[in-house]
Amino acid sequence: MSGIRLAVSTVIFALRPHPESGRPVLSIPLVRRTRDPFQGLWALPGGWVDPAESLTASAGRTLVETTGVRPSYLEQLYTFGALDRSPGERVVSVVYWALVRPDQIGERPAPSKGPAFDAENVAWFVADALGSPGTPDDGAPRTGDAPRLAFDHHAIVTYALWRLRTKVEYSAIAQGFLGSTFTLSELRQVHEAVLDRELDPANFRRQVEASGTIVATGEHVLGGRHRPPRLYRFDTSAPLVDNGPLGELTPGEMS
Amino acid sequence: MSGIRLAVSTVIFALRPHPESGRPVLSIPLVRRTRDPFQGLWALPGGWVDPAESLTASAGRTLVETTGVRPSYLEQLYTFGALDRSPGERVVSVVYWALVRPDQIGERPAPSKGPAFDAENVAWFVADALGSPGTPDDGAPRTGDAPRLAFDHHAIVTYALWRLRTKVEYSAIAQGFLGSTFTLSELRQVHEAVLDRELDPANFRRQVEASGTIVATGEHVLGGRHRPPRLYRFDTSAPLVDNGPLGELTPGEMS
DNA sequence: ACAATAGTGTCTGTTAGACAATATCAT
DNA sequence: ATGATATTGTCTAACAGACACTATTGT
Repeated sequence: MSGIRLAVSTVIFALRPHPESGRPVLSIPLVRRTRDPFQGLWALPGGWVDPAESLTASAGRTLVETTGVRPSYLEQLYTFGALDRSPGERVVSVVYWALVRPDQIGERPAPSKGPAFDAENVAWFVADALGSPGTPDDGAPRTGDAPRLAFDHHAIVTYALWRLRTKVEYSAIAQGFLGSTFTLSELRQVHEAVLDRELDPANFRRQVEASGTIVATGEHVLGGRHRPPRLYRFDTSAPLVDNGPLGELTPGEMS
Repeated sequence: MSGIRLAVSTVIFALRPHPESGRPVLSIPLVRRTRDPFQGLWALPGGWVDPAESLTASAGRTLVETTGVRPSYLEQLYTFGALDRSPGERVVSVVYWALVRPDQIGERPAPSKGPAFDAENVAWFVADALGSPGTPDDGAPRTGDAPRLAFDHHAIVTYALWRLRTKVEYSAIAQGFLGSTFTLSELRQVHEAVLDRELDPANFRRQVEASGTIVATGEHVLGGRHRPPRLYRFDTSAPLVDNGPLGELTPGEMS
């Protein structure tokens, strides 16, 4: 009809142990393409938009189908529609970005339950290594793998990373990486991993407390060989993120 | 093919004299629909995406064709794809927002030159009056007209307004409303009109000067019955707006 | 006691905002 | 001189960042 195919893709972020240092690092799951164009290369999870589905629902569905993860946050990123982004056909991609907690990553689920995704063709990569096209001979040391990506997905990952890092500094988006309760140390480590720099514990505490987004539960975490930290939870009456008049944008999987 | 039609629409902002007070106010041109759905209602300028055109080019083209204005700035806003936004068919709209200077508004051009748009069916409205669905009997005073809009265009205008107001506070986006040179008073009046509140001239000056986005030309404006103000221009070496890795997004009409 | 992390206090430099004071034009 | 706007100066409160200090646990 229109000569244009409409697709959705999602940049999924999780904090996972770095393959070398072991410290938490922003990571992205990619899917290996099993057909042309770009057969064999790694690409963002996605698929075609079902005419009977909203864009957000399409993103949430394709994301689960291909990678098995259940996001705790899903937001539209940008729509890419350059003429030459897919060889031979005109594809416009509405791209989303998502956050997942470690417990929402379906690690090779039992074949019996859940949607069967091809675990062989899904792999996690260090986000910062994907930001620019793979130039294996540029002399710079590569931590983690930095494959060449299909389509314009390098640029998309770079933009999603920028958006996440910008947003973590002025919103409570970090809770997309955390469970229902957490210590300030855990919250700070999330920020440190996202921003890739260390933060002063004292100043971080004051900032977060002044923001009013968290509430002390009154409980403490015992067992550490140090003073027991307080437990906090996010203030559910405050909005997670200020997306303006669009409000919260959840795939129905928020928890 | 896909069962989905892909459209572009644009929220165009200009500063025009308020119909009552005469002071500059954020205004938006709308186009009266000449066919169903929503025949007779006012709607954002737009059209179908040409498979041979990029999204930005489609937005720029349809915008000129329907309203006759030439934007000085054009940026993607959001993509709207709810199932029920167009009765009877599935339409996904990639929405842009644009800024135009007064001299870029083609006021009923001579029939001989320029693309012939239907001037009878284009009208300018006060932006803030369009933000919420028209409720003519809610008792609140309405300045300017506040028509009921087609589709979900009320929500789109509200979101575009939020984006513009957010962005004017941390970027040099205001130059989209100004010519190549300007006084600090003119620049401040642009900010005041966009934000709809008065700003302290002294503090405004310091903020703008500290931002490094403007440069004094060395010239002054004579003729006023007061101290002659300096002329400034924007520093073209500095980026207009920080759109992250996406960079500048111009329709080719920037000047 | 000691190591380790949690949490508090204090200082400094920067910035936003209110507002006073001075400068320079046209009339 | 007067009115009008431009431009500079000053003061205060709020805030971010650096860093010293105290608190509380397990060993």
